[in-house]
Amino acid sequence: MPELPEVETVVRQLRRSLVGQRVRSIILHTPSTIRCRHFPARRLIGCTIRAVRRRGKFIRLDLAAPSRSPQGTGVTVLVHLRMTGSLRIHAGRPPRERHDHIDLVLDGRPEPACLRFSDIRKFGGWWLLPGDVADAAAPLAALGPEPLEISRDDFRRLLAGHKQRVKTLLLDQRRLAGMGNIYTDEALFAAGIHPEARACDVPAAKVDALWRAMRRILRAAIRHCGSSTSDFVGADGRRGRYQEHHQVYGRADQPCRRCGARLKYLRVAGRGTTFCPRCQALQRGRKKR
DNA sequence: AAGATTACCTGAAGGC
DNA sequence: TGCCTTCAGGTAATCT
Repeated sequence: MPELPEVETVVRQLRRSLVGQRVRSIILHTPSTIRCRHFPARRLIGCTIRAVRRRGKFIRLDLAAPSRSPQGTGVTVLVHLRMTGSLRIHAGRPPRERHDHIDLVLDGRPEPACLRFSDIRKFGGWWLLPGDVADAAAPLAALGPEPLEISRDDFRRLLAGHKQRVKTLLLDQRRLAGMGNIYTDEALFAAGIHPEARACDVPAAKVDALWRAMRRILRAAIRHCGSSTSDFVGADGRRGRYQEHHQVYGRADQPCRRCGARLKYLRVAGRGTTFCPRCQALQRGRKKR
Protein backbone atom coordinates (compact mmCIF):
# COMPACT_ATOMS: atom_id res chain seq x y z
CA MET A 1 0.00 0.00 0.00
CA PRO A 2 1.50 3.34 -0.91
CA GLU A 3 2.39 5.18 2.30
CA LEU A 4 5.02 7.87 2.80
CA PRO A 5 8.06 5.76 1.81
CA GLU A 6 6.37 4.32 -1.27
CA VAL A 7 5.17 7.76 -2.42
CA GLU A 8 8.65 9.20 -1.78
CA THR A 9 10.12 6.37 -3.88
CA VAL A 10 7.81 7.20 -6.79
CA VAL A 11 8.48 10.94 -6.45
CA ARG A 12 12.26 10.51 -6.58
CA GLN A 13 12.02 8.34 -9.67
CA LEU A 14 9.56 10.66 -11.41
CA ARG A 15 11.69 13.69 -10.63
CA ARG A 16 14.62 12.23 -12.56
CA SER A 17 12.66 11.70 -15.76
CA LEU A 18 9.91 14.32 -15.69
CA VAL A 19 11.48 17.64 -14.74
CA GLY A 20 11.92 19.80 -17.81
CA GLN A 21 9.51 17.83 -19.97
CA ARG A 22 6.62 19.45 -21.78
CA VAL A 23 3.09 18.04 -21.86
CA ARG A 24 2.04 17.17 -25.39
CA SER A 25 -1.42 15.85 -24.55
CA ILE A 26 -3.51 14.25 -21.84
CA ILE A 27 -5.74 11.26 -22.49
CA LEU A 28 -8.50 10.56 -19.99
CA HIS A 29 -9.60 6.96 -20.39
CA THR A 30 -11.49 7.22 -17.11
CA PRO A 31 -12.56 10.86 -16.68
CA SER A 32 -13.85 10.24 -13.15
CA THR A 33 -10.22 9.88 -12.03
CA ILE A 34 -10.07 13.69 -12.10
CA ARG A 35 -11.60 14.72 -8.79
CA CYS A 36 -11.99 18.46 -9.33
CA ARG A 37 -14.55 19.49 -11.90
CA HIS A 38 -13.83 23.09 -12.69
CA PHE A 39 -10.38 22.89 -14.18
CA PRO A 40 -10.13 21.91 -17.84
CA ALA A 41 -7.50 19.23 -18.31
CA ARG A 42 -6.50 20.65 -21.70
CA ARG A 43 -4.83 23.56 -19.90
CA LEU A 44 -2.01 21.14 -19.10
CA ILE A 45 -1.09 20.95 -22.76
CA GLY A 46 2.06 22.92 -23.51
CA CYS A 47 2.98 23.28 -19.83
CA THR A 48 6.45 22.30 -18.65
CA ILE A 49 7.04 20.21 -15.53
CA ARG A 50 9.19 22.27 -13.16
CA ALA A 51 9.14 20.20 -9.96
CA VAL A 52 8.00 16.86 -8.58
CA ARG A 53 7.40 16.79 -4.84
CA ARG A 54 5.64 14.85 -2.10
CA ARG A 55 3.28 16.16 0.57
CA GLY A 56 1.95 13.46 2.87
CA LYS A 57 0.84 10.71 0.52
CA PHE A 58 0.23 13.14 -2.35
CA ILE A 59 2.48 13.35 -5.38
CA ARG A 60 2.69 16.92 -6.61
CA LEU A 61 3.70 18.04 -10.10
CA ASP A 62 4.24 21.79 -10.54
CA LEU A 63 3.96 22.92 -14.14
CA ALA A 64 4.77 26.27 -15.72
CA ALA A 65 2.39 27.62 -18.32
CA PRO A 66 3.85 28.25 -21.77
CA SER A 67 5.18 31.76 -22.18
CA ARG A 68 2.70 34.13 -23.82
CA SER A 69 -0.09 32.12 -22.22
CA PRO A 70 -3.01 33.95 -20.59
CA GLN A 71 -2.92 31.73 -17.50
CA GLY A 72 0.41 32.85 -16.13
CA THR A 73 0.27 31.03 -12.81
CA GLY A 74 0.91 27.54 -14.05
CA VAL A 75 -0.82 24.37 -12.94
CA THR A 76 -0.37 21.99 -10.02
CA VAL A 77 -1.29 18.34 -10.44
CA LEU A 78 -1.86 16.30 -7.28
CA VAL A 79 -2.00 12.53 -7.50
CA HIS A 80 -3.09 10.23 -4.68
CA LEU A 81 -2.43 6.51 -5.19
CA ARG A 82 -4.68 5.37 -2.33
CA MET A 83 -4.56 1.57 -2.28
CA THR A 84 -3.63 0.30 -5.71
CA GLY A 85 -2.76 3.32 -7.83
CA SER A 86 0.52 3.53 -9.73
CA LEU A 87 2.36 6.09 -11.83
CA ARG A 88 4.73 4.62 -14.38
CA ILE A 89 7.00 6.15 -16.99
CA HIS A 90 6.87 4.45 -20.37
CA ALA A 91 8.86 5.01 -23.54
CA GLY A 92 6.38 5.72 -26.28
CA ARG A 93 2.79 4.87 -25.40
CA PRO A 94 2.04 1.17 -24.86
CA PRO A 95 -1.48 -0.12 -25.61
CA ARG A 96 -4.00 0.69 -22.93
CA GLU A 97 -4.69 -2.12 -20.50
CA ARG A 98 -7.70 -2.81 -18.32
CA HIS A 99 -6.87 -0.63 -15.32
CA ASP A 100 -5.10 2.25 -17.10
CA HIS A 101 -6.97 5.52 -16.55
CA ILE A 102 -4.82 8.51 -17.59
CA ASP A 103 -1.90 9.05 -19.97
CA LEU A 104 0.12 12.24 -19.83
CA VAL A 105 1.99 12.29 -23.13
CA LEU A 106 5.32 14.09 -22.93
CA ASP A 107 7.96 15.45 -25.24
CA GLY A 108 10.53 12.84 -24.33
CA ARG A 109 14.18 12.96 -25.09
CA PRO A 110 15.01 11.54 -27.47
CA GLU A 111 11.55 10.01 -28.03
CA PRO A 112 8.09 10.86 -26.72
CA ALA A 113 7.29 9.23 -23.39
CA CYS A 114 4.20 8.92 -21.28
CA LEU A 115 3.31 9.08 -17.62
CA ARG A 116 0.57 6.51 -17.08
CA PHE A 117 -1.77 6.34 -14.10
CA SER A 118 -3.23 2.90 -13.40
CA ASP A 119 -5.43 1.85 -10.51
CA ILE A 120 -7.14 -1.52 -10.11
CA ARG A 121 -9.65 -0.31 -7.56
CA LYS A 122 -10.15 3.27 -8.76
CA PHE A 123 -9.72 4.70 -5.25
CA GLY A 124 -6.88 6.93 -6.38
CA GLY A 125 -7.36 10.26 -8.12
CA TRP A 126 -5.93 13.42 -9.67
CA TRP A 127 -6.58 17.01 -8.66
CA LEU A 128 -5.80 19.84 -11.12
CA LEU A 129 -5.35 23.23 -9.47
CA PRO A 130 -4.15 26.69 -10.48
CA GLY A 131 -0.52 26.77 -9.36
CA ASP A 132 -0.79 29.85 -7.17
CA VAL A 133 -3.53 28.50 -4.92
CA ALA A 134 -2.47 24.86 -4.62
CA ASP A 135 -1.07 25.12 -1.09
CA ALA A 136 -4.16 26.77 0.31
CA ALA A 137 -6.68 24.58 -1.52
CA ALA A 138 -8.18 21.23 -0.68
CA PRO A 139 -6.89 18.60 -0.43
CA LEU A 140 -3.47 19.90 0.68
CA ALA A 141 -4.63 22.55 3.12
CA ALA A 142 -5.99 20.09 5.67
CA LEU A 143 -2.84 17.98 5.99
CA GLY A 144 -0.89 17.79 9.23
CA PRO A 145 2.89 18.02 9.55
CA GLU A 146 5.32 15.64 7.87
CA PRO A 147 6.43 12.75 10.11
CA LEU A 148 10.05 13.32 9.06
CA GLU A 149 9.86 17.04 9.85
CA ILE A 150 7.81 17.32 13.02
CA SER A 151 9.96 18.25 16.01
CA ARG A 152 10.12 16.01 19.07
CA ASP A 153 8.41 18.69 21.15
CA ASP A 154 5.59 19.13 18.64
CA PHE A 155 5.17 15.35 18.52
CA ARG A 156 4.93 15.25 22.33
CA ARG A 157 2.27 17.96 22.23
CA LEU A 158 0.37 16.14 19.48
CA LEU A 159 0.03 12.95 21.52
CA ALA A 160 -0.60 14.74 24.80
CA GLY A 161 -3.49 16.64 23.27
CA HIS A 162 -5.66 13.72 22.20
CA LYS A 163 -7.53 10.92 23.92
CA GLN A 164 -7.86 8.84 20.76
CA ARG A 165 -6.11 5.54 20.45
CA VAL A 166 -2.54 6.19 19.45
CA LYS A 167 -2.87 4.19 16.23
CA THR A 168 -5.96 6.14 15.17
CA LEU A 169 -4.10 9.41 15.79
CA LEU A 170 -1.03 8.36 13.78
CA LEU A 171 -3.24 7.40 10.83
CA ASP A 172 -5.18 10.69 10.83
CA GLN A 173 -3.74 12.69 7.94
CA ARG A 174 -4.95 15.97 9.48
CA ARG A 175 -2.74 15.31 12.51
CA LEU A 176 0.27 13.78 10.74
CA ALA A 177 0.50 13.40 6.96
CA GLY A 178 2.02 10.24 5.52
CA MET A 179 1.74 7.40 8.02
CA GLY A 180 -0.30 4.38 6.89
CA ASN A 181 -1.11 1.00 8.32
CA ILE A 182 2.23 -0.72 7.74
CA TYR A 183 4.55 1.90 9.21
CA THR A 184 2.20 2.68 12.09
CA ASP A 185 2.24 -0.94 13.22
CA GLU A 186 6.01 -1.16 12.75
CA ALA A 187 6.70 2.07 14.66
CA LEU A 188 4.40 1.13 17.56
CA PHE A 189 6.13 -2.23 17.86
CA ALA A 190 9.59 -0.64 17.82
CA ALA A 191 8.53 1.75 20.58
CA GLY A 192 6.77 -0.92 22.64
CA ILE A 193 3.37 0.80 22.58
CA HIS A 194 0.03 -1.02 22.44
CA PRO A 195 -1.95 0.20 19.39
CA GLU A 196 -5.06 0.69 21.53
CA ALA A 197 -3.34 2.86 24.15
CA ARG A 198 -4.81 6.32 24.43
CA ALA A 199 -2.42 8.85 22.89
CA CYS A 200 -2.39 11.09 25.99
CA ASP A 201 -1.65 8.11 28.27
CA VAL A 202 1.58 7.05 26.53
CA PRO A 203 4.45 7.75 28.96
CA ALA A 204 6.88 10.48 27.88
CA ALA A 205 9.78 8.07 27.40
CA LYS A 206 7.68 5.96 25.02
CA VAL A 207 6.47 9.03 23.12
CA ASP A 208 10.11 9.90 22.46
CA ALA A 209 10.84 6.29 21.49
CA LEU A 210 7.92 6.43 19.05
CA TRP A 211 9.17 9.66 17.50
CA ARG A 212 12.62 8.16 17.00
CA ALA A 213 11.25 4.80 15.72
CA MET A 214 8.92 6.50 13.25
CA ARG A 215 11.76 8.52 11.74
CA ARG A 216 14.21 5.63 11.67
CA ILE A 217 11.71 3.22 10.08
CA LEU A 218 10.44 5.69 7.45
CA ARG A 219 14.01 6.53 6.44
CA ALA A 220 15.00 2.86 6.24
CA ALA A 221 11.91 2.08 4.17
CA ILE A 222 12.74 4.93 1.76
CA ARG A 223 16.27 3.50 1.37
CA HIS A 224 14.70 0.14 0.44
CA CYS A 225 12.31 1.77 -2.07
CA GLY A 226 9.26 1.04 0.08
CA SER A 227 7.33 -2.12 0.94
CA SER A 228 5.71 -4.31 -1.72
CA THR A 229 3.33 -6.55 0.21
CA SER A 230 0.95 -6.94 -2.72
CA ASP A 231 1.16 -4.84 -5.84
CA PHE A 232 3.18 -1.70 -5.11
CA VAL A 233 5.78 -0.88 -7.77
CA GLY A 234 7.78 2.30 -8.30
CA ALA A 235 7.68 4.48 -11.42
CA ASP A 236 10.26 2.14 -12.91
CA GLY A 237 8.00 -0.89 -12.33
CA ARG A 238 10.25 -2.40 -9.66
CA ARG A 239 9.04 -3.66 -6.29
CA GLY A 240 10.27 -2.31 -2.97
CA ARG A 241 12.26 -4.43 -0.55
CA TYR A 242 11.37 -3.16 2.91
CA GLN A 243 8.73 -5.89 3.44
CA GLU A 244 11.71 -8.17 4.20
CA HIS A 245 12.35 -6.03 7.28
CA HIS A 246 8.82 -5.93 8.69
CA GLN A 247 8.72 -7.03 12.33
CA VAL A 248 4.94 -7.27 12.77
CA TYR A 249 2.97 -6.22 9.67
CA GLY A 250 1.71 -9.33 7.89
CA ARG A 251 3.11 -11.63 10.62
CA ALA A 252 0.03 -12.35 12.76
CA ASP A 253 0.29 -15.66 14.67
CA GLN A 254 4.02 -15.86 14.02
CA PRO A 255 6.56 -15.50 16.84
CA CYS A 256 7.74 -12.05 17.88
CA ARG A 257 11.28 -11.53 16.66
CA ARG A 258 12.18 -9.85 19.95
CA CYS A 259 10.57 -12.06 22.61
CA GLY A 260 9.11 -15.08 20.84
CA ALA A 261 5.49 -14.50 21.92
CA ARG A 262 2.82 -15.19 19.32
CA LEU A 263 1.89 -11.94 17.53
CA LYS A 264 -1.78 -10.98 17.94
CA TYR A 265 -4.20 -9.57 15.39
CA LEU A 266 -6.82 -6.94 16.18
CA ARG A 267 -8.95 -4.46 14.31
CA VAL A 268 -8.12 -0.88 15.33
CA ALA A 269 -9.49 2.17 13.52
CA GLY A 270 -11.01 -0.25 11.01
CA ARG A 271 -7.59 -1.60 10.05
CA GLY A 272 -5.99 -4.98 10.54
CA THR A 273 -3.47 -4.49 13.33
CA THR A 274 -0.64 -6.82 14.30
CA PHE A 275 1.31 -6.38 17.52
CA CYS A 276 3.21 -8.28 20.19
CA PRO A 277 1.12 -8.70 23.35
CA ARG A 278 4.25 -8.96 25.49
CA CYS A 279 6.46 -6.22 23.99
CA GLN A 280 3.47 -3.87 23.56
CA ALA A 281 1.48 -4.49 26.75
CA LEU A 282 -1.18 -1.97 27.76
CA GLN A 283 -0.30 -0.09 30.96
CA ARG A 284 -2.25 -1.35 33.98
CA GLY A 285 -5.35 0.68 34.76
CA ARG A 286 -5.29 2.38 31.39
CA LYS A 287 -7.24 -0.18 29.47
CA LYS A 288 -9.59 0.80 26.66
CA ARG A 289 -13.25 1.65 27.27
C1' DA B 1 -19.03 16.22 18.76
C1' DA B 2 -15.68 12.88 18.91
C1' DG B 3 -15.06 8.39 17.73
C1' DA B 4 -16.57 4.41 15.31
C1' DT B 5 -18.39 2.34 11.17
C1' DT B 6 -19.45 2.00 6.33
C1' DA B 7 -18.98 2.95 1.22
C1' DC B 8 -16.09 3.03 -2.46
C1' DC B 9 -13.71 -0.82 -5.67
C1' DT B 10 -11.44 -5.14 -7.43
C1' DG B 11 -8.81 -9.33 -7.02
C1' DA B 12 -7.00 -12.97 -4.25
C1' DA B 13 -7.72 -16.53 -1.20
C1' DG B 14 -10.24 -19.78 1.51
C1' DG B 15 -14.35 -22.71 2.55
C1' DC B 16 -17.44 -26.17 1.19
C1' DT C 1 -14.88 -27.10 -10.44
C1' DG C 2 -17.32 -23.28 -8.97
C1' DC C 3 -19.79 -20.32 -6.25
C1' DC C 4 -19.84 -17.80 -2.17
C1' DT C 5 -17.74 -15.08 1.54
C1' DT C 6 -14.03 -12.59 3.49
C1' DC C 7 -10.16 -9.68 3.43
C1' DA C 8 -6.95 -5.95 1.93
C1' DG C 9 -7.01 -0.52 3.47
C1' DG C 10 -6.91 5.37 2.42
C1' DT C 11 -10.19 8.50 2.93
C1' DA C 12 -14.92 10.63 2.70
C1' DA C 13 -19.33 10.18 4.28
C1' DT C 14 -22.39 8.60 7.56
C1' DC C 15 -23.84 6.96 11.94
C1' DT C 16 -23.99 6.79 17.16
